[in-house]
Amino acid sequence: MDTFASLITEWFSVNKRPLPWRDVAGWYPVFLSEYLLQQTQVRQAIPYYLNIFARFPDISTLAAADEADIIRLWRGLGYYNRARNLLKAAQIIESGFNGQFPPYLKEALTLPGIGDYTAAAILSIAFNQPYPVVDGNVLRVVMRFMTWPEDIRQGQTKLKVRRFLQDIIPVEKPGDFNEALMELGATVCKPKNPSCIRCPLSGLCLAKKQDQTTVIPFKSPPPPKQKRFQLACIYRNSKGWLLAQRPATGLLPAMWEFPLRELGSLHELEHLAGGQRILKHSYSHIDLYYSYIIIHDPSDLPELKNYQQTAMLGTEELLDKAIHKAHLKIIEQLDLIYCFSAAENTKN
DNA sequence: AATTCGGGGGT
DNA sequence: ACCCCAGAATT
Repeated sequence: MDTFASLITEWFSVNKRPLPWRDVAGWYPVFLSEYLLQQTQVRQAIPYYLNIFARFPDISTLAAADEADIIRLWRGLGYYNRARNLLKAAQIIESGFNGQFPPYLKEALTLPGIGDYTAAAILSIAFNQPYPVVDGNVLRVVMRFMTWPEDIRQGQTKLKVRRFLQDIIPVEKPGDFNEALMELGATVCKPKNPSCIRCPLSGLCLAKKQDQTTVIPFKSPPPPKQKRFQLACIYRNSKGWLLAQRPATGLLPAMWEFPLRELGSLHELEHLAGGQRILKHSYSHIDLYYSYIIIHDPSDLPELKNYQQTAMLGTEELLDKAIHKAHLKIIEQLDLIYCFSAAENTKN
């Protein structure tokens, strides 16, 4: 009979995208991919997955990795604590769980970087256990299907969706059910302009029937973004470029950058930048406006005390460091650009 | 419950 | 510009 579960799993069996971590043996590909996929679209995660999997093809090699190597492979993807937690979890699995992922929800949730979603994803996909996943895609599909008006920013709403799915997730193929729901949300039941014509649920979907797909799911507006203004100070001598490593906690933990001077306003930034172009970089909660100047005396830099360490780096060493995106944009504008584009392999 | 964690892509 | 993304950890 045509139930919610049978409709989407049958749809999935036909429309399943081939992905590098799909239909391969063992839990390790699922484990690795789920860290990469947190708040990250499939298309963006794929090249990172291929690079990391090629370098660390199993849990043992990953557990033995240097953190700096993981971070470098992660460079440009964002949310860098995912990479540190991935390594920590791999070490715990290797040493505390005999190299096997713990096939129980309670134990899985103790691993760093694994929360409700990731635990359910790994246990259902790789271990065939009936835990429903509730990510942004699933939330959207179910809220529309039921025409539920609740705010999806509220934690209660996620709980309500999980309870709904817990009762209908098939015990035979819980992983396919979960993947089907997410894939439907990503490719058909999109946030804007959903392709209801291609949707296996369109006959039963209440938001479709009531023409509510533009207003459901409802999401309350986020808090306004903070604006910040920064000037990067670039110093170069015969030994190389002056770079600094950020603190291990907070924004962009332990990432490298040109020493930064924090400013108070866009006006001040435009004044000090001296005609140099103003760049913009947006984070989840910050809009950053910044530029850079060339300095000739590094003793003018009291802000160096804000960093873990500093180093004079030749061009090759510079490109080997985990430099975050805002300053990669600066490097593109310097005469490093030729060497940089040759070494940068993560974009396309 | 709210805030803090990136960066790319769609509209 | 604004929104979203196979969310987790911290406060």
